[in-house]
Amino acid sequence: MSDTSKSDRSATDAKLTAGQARKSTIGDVAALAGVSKSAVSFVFNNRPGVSAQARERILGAAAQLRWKPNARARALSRRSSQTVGLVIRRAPELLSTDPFFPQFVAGVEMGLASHGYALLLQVVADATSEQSAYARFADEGRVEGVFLTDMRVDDPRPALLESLGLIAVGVAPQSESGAAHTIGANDGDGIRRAVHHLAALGHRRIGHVTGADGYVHSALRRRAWENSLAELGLPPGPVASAAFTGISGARATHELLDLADAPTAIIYGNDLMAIAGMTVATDRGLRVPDDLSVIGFDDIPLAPFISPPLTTVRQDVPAWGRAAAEMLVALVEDKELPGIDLPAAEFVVRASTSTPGRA
Amino acid sequence: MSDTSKSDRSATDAKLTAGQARKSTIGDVAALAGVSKSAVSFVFNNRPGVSAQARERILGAAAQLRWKPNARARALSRRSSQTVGLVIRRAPELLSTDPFFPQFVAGVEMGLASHGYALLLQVVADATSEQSAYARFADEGRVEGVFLTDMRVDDPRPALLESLGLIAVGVAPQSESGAAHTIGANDGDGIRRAVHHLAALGHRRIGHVTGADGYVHSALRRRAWENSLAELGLPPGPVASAAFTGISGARATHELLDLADAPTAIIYGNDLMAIAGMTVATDRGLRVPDDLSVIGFDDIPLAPFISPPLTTVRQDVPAWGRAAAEMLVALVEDKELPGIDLPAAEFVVRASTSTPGRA
DNA sequence: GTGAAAGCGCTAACAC
DNA sequence: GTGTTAGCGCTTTCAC
Repeated sequence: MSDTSKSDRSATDAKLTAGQARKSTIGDVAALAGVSKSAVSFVFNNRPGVSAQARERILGAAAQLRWKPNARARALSRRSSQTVGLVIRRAPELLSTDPFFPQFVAGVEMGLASHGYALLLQVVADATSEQSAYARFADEGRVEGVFLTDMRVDDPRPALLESLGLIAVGVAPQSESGAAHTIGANDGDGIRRAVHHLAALGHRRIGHVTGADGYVHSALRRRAWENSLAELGLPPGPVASAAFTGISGARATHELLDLADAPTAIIYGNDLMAIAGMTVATDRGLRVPDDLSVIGFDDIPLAPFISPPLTTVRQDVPAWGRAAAEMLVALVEDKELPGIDLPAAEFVVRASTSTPGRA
Repeated sequence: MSDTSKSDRSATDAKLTAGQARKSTIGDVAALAGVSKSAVSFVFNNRPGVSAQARERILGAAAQLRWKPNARARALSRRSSQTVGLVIRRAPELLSTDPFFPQFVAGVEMGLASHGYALLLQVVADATSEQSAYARFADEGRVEGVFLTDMRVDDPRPALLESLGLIAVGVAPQSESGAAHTIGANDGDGIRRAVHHLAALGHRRIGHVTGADGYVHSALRRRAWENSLAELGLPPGPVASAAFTGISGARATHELLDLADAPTAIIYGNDLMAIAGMTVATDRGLRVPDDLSVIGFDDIPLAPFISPPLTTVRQDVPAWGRAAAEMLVALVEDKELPGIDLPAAEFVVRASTSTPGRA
């Protein structure tokens, strides 16, 4: 079928397309509607300058030929691909663990959909591939802007993107990111409420199991825990560092419970660690919550269905995704930034917390 | 800055780019290297017909100008965007639940990376948006092919994609999908091993909690459970239908345990339901595994860290993603299909199963 | 209001 | 081998 001679290829003859031989183009639509290509273009770009009846005919012709503007040609001509990128660096073992990523992506899509933007995704394993992924996105002109998630302390990416000339929206607690534009509610709020909740129940030794080192949100959650204790006049609690994984959470829990002055409550950097921690405590003969209160972070779908149901902090991650998308599109199109109003973290009290030593 | 007159824009003068005023193009590289554009093009497309020294100079010039072929222009000219699409339809509440999606995407990226393809993602909520997402992908020429996941019984999508002229690779158990090309190991194997494991332990009343209706993998898991019982000469066990969610798993568990002849073991359609089921059993005063053995499906990261650790079936989902990507690229480029060899499901025995009535 | 024509940056024939 | 040239399908001035 590729042997078709070139000569008849150039004819922009609407009748040709009846044969379904090739995809119809703007020229076919114009011919069928009896107008020029620019008229068709104007109609499909919501531009004035086309009479109502011409418009009708054009729309009719396009529908008849099942024609939509070709994204590739459009991208070249407009010098914009109407696409934004998301590069996810994640250790393989954390990939299916993390409730953040799918929710964020779903939110992003909601924000993008109304603007006709598409999302180009790239998953990488290490920092080097991450950098080159951004570089490729930029140099090849595949995307107009990118999201920056999993912000790290002293993250090198804002500078990299700056130098690549890529527009970026960071997802991180307010102005902790180094990125020019950032969205994200403060994780600390939720932790603060968790500490207050425990204190109100009568706990005085409240420990913390941190998330993976180097991430802005790990650091922030830890700081919020520390500050909240201080603000309540409670002694600094014991801390054990972990990495958002089940195994690290279990190990950290042992560490805290081995202490001479073991905490009566532990706040974990995420739900996965909290649940692993509950299992550890139970295995050590402690009852949860009677002997040990446990609080997680994320409110994963499983949290209400374990035993005991997990007290935790919930954030509206899809809303973040949506907001980030709206912001990125606004930046890319050089429009006014939308007012962003993110819902605060919710603190969800379930059965894994109670007054200490209730037995 | 848009007032720059056109005339000087057309000059393909390499010196111009020194000013960083605009991104360099193939013309700039050609000029700097003292060759023609086609020579540059040939080099960057690994084509013969360029002398070694010209090649050197071209590569040098490109590096100096920090130039890479523009993906937009390339896509138009080649009539291929080097992009494939993935449309995910997922009820919001199942979004962060599902271990499949992130792992699959990670695998896809591995398969795509070596071919220089990118992944365009779209998350939709319902069937209508799903259809139009595919239609947009096709009509706008954004992607060369798509993946078909979450295959449903009598799935209308293969026919839709056929009519759209989009190449597709389905992810589903062998030849259950209706799609021309399919990858995916048989979920049934894992279930079969689960049933045999329970039978060997001495269970005779083995129940099943199904996944959401209408999905090929839900149906297949159920059928494998039925067939395995029959092949072992065991009586057909009780079944309760659920929907992969915690709440539905809990309800289904109650349903089965309320039976006069309640099962001594239950195989669940996924881990989330299995864990919710264990909690239900425990709350009803049963001990797991002594009074009730429980088997899940997926081996989520949490599975080893709950109490008791969950016996379950693990599949190598990233490997599926990778294989699907290799296959799709081969189809798109009209090359020979790669030989695909997917690892079989692994059956992971932990502490949630034991001999019945061990007490 | 409408149409002609010149790009967008690259690829790929086809001469030289 | 190397360079010239004609597109790819759309957008966008600029005359009419």
